[in-house]
Amino acid sequence: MPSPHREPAGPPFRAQVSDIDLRLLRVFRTVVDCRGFAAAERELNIGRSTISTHMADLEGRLGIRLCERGPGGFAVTDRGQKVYEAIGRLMSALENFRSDVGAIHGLVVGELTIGLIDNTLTDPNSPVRRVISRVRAISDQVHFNIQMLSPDALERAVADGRLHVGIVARATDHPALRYRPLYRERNLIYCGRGHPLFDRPARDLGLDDITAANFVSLGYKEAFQGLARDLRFNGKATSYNMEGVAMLILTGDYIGFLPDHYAKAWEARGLLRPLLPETVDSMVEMAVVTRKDHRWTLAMRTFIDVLMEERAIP
Amino acid sequence: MPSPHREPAGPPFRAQVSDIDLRLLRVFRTVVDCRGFAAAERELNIGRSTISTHMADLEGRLGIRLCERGPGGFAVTDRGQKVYEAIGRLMSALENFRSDVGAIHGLVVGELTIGLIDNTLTDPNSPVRRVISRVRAISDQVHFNIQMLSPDALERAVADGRLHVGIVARATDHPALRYRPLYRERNLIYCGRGHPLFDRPARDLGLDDITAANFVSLGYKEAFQGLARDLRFNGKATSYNMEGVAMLILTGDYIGFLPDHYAKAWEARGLLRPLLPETVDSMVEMAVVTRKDHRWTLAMRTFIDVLMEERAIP
DNA sequence: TGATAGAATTCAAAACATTCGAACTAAACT
DNA sequence: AGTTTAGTTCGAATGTTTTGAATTCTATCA
Repeated sequence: MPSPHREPAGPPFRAQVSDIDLRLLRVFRTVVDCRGFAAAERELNIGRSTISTHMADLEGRLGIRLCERGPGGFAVTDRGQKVYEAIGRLMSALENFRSDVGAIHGLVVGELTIGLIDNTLTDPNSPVRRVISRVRAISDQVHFNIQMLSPDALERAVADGRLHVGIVARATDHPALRYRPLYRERNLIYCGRGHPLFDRPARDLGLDDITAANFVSLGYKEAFQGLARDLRFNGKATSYNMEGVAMLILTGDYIGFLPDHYAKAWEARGLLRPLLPETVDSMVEMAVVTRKDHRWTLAMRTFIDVLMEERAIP
Repeated sequence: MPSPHREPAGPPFRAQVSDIDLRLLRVFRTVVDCRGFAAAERELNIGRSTISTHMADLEGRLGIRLCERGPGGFAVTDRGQKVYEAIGRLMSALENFRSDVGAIHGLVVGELTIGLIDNTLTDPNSPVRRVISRVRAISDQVHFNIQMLSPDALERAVADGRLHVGIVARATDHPALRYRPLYRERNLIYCGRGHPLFDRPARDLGLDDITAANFVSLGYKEAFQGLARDLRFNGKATSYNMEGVAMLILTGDYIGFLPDHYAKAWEARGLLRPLLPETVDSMVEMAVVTRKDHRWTLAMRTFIDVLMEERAIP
């Protein structure tokens, strides 16, 4: 097990970062990603002793113990975690440089990091897949990096430059970010087979039945519009991911909102049923989010241009 | 004057930017700032031949002629100018990294996950809220994550590392955990309005009345001390959460132990009454629980240090 | 028209660094 | 106690930078 940690000795912080070889940072990043030297050795194609030297070197330069390691296991220290995150930002700046140089050549190249909230990729209304294809057709030198994140993590990542673009359900606006409407996702209230309301004929269903039933809400993404916003649900459960909401609904004990494209598969198998779909459908507005400053790479500009052409709402 | 320029030969743009040494970029920047190699030589403290090699290397890697130079004078090409600007942005990202690292240096950072058993946060004797404030005053970079758990879940979570610290009513000791007394919670026997004993004058109340009445006990947290431990109650109901105990007592059918801080609100409204508070008060010892091994983060160490200073009992 | 000075390049040798593998240490699991 | 796993240390081998001396190139002056 990692032993009690001490910061490396020596002059505490002479970190001339410009002198820090990026290799050291890359080594540390890989070590963290691989959770240890052994796996990183294969990933980086260098000997373990080299990794050891590099880690010691980096820790010495930064004056920070980055990870605890030994026969007992591997653990990143909390400071090491912060350094890891800072390295992520730096690497993304480096990718942007690469992209800048590509743009000087007149080429759309480099990395394009896109963040999505989960279960939006299956939505046929989402233009994202189409746009990716079109950008690839313009240049196959763009390396797409898709990440699934929670809405707040996503906005933070766009704001601090770790993501180029995000697609979110628009809720509260972050001041440094620009939101552009993209498409709407239809959310309906579903109940699962076995729920008292499941077999009730539509004409015998009222809003009262819905507000009276146990309701499970998604922890974030409460950007409902229209009638849904005004109803007072009988909230009895919360889940921070959509799978969790779906699961609770499928038990037959709860009702709750789900995107219709997501529920469709279960609906077809007779496991879910939308309640009052004409009355309480809630359209959630999905938006592209970018930084307000205009330090865009060419790849990013191209992506946004195509996205704006393909968007479903103005 | 600059002669007609040609791009360096070779594969046009294989720029693996991550492999580009930052030194090359810094040399180019200085050369541009100094408008020539001669002045840059003094600025950089390296030989002119080195600068020459580096420039050739960088141009080769980027596939871009960056500047025209020679006996006729020095001039940055317009592409070189763009690269120069891109380098400026990259260097500023590097500065950010440097300052990130500086900020991490000497700071208490990271996440601190604390587990509590329910209805302890309102206890004025509990130093936890005060300690959180004090730790926040030391560093606002600590992200607190508070969870409410049942005692056994809490001990398991601390033992397997999901929680950093737990605050529990001390009962049975888990072998891998260390318990340190923190404060005492006063538990009294309450009965609700409508109960036969509710209106009985204090002088007509005896221990017999209490052991004869229907008693609701809390499923866990049976760490009563003093007289309470020895009394044989007439247990007729059990609840695994405190709300449940309170509810049963409030019906007027049961009596049972409740922490006084918790019962106070109902007591003030005339809905609960403590029975023989001088005789059967039971002090439950609350303790901090941590892992015995010393895999502590700095945030955790700080939290525990402050907690030990603020604790009510030694 | 050539001599000259200034500016950059080339090249082999010296200085420096990185990398590797073998031997070593230390914790955890038989 | 013995084995396995994980990382560290160290000297030797291998690479890469840096250097200064020699060389090239071109604009300007006599």
